[in-house]
Amino acid sequence: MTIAEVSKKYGVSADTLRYYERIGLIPPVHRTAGGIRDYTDDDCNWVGFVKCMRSAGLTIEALIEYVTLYQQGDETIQARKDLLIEQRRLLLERIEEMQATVARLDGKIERYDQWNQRFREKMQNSKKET
Amino acid sequence: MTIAEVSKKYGVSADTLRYYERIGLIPPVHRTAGGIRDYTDDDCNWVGFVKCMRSAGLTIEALIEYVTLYQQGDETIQARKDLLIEQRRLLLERIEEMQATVARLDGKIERYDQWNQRFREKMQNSKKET
DNA sequence: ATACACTATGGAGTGGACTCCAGGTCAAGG
DNA sequence: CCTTGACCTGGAGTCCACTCCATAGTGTAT
Repeated sequence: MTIAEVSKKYGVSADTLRYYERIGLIPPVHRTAGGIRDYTDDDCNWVGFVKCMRSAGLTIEALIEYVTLYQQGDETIQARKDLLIEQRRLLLERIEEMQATVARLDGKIERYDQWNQRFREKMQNSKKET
Repeated sequence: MTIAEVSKKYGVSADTLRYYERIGLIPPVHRTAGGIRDYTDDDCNWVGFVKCMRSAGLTIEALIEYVTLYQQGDETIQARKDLLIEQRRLLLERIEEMQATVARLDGKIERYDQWNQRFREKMQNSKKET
């Protein structure tokens, strides 16, 4: 797959794909003899993985470390697993925080409802008066 | 309350508090005759609100709009409520996305478990062989 | 009254994560 | 071949959300 196709498939710009590869966020992508990127299925999966993780909020730093470990081979399987477990924990933490924020918003929205209610009653009364 | 106290209370630097006020992320804070900020309870609540919303990921843009509407008075109650409802929706969307990512991580972690399992068995076998 | 810690302002600087660009290379159609 | 469009690299530019700084004013304890 060309970079344009991968870009379209995952909704990530070609510039960003090259940038991700340059900083080591994905392993080096397969190339044609001419030096043009030719993404294999594996390369694509890395892109999909990184896109998913990034949009969930994992730091680039953590992902680079994961890729680095991956490239060091089987010795690092435990370390990679630990890394994923830690990131999962952080993710759950953030989800909880966000749920608390939703609850806070719910409270505020409800108070606006009540306020609107009273506002409407007031309007109703002033209509009667006229 | 002085800016230092508010900073400590909410874990937001004094610089950031001044920055938030300057860009209109919180309404203007009460001042002493000498021009020094003297946060009222209301001012503090704004800080707490903004801190909570920001760390949940609401954009500064949306929050500025909320504050702007707030400062325009009762006419904007409905608009403010709508804004909060929309932000709540976005938040839930992002929570779902993150939960999907957690699930994906779970899958990967599980596969690492199995891999480790096999690795250990292999070690066991080679121990027998020696 | 003076020392000293704290605060004010406007503006410059920083770090993260892209995004754009110039100048050159590659490859498929005519 | 040659044109044309997609792709290459290294590096500069941008945007966001702070963060830091120089200079100056405030306020309280001695």
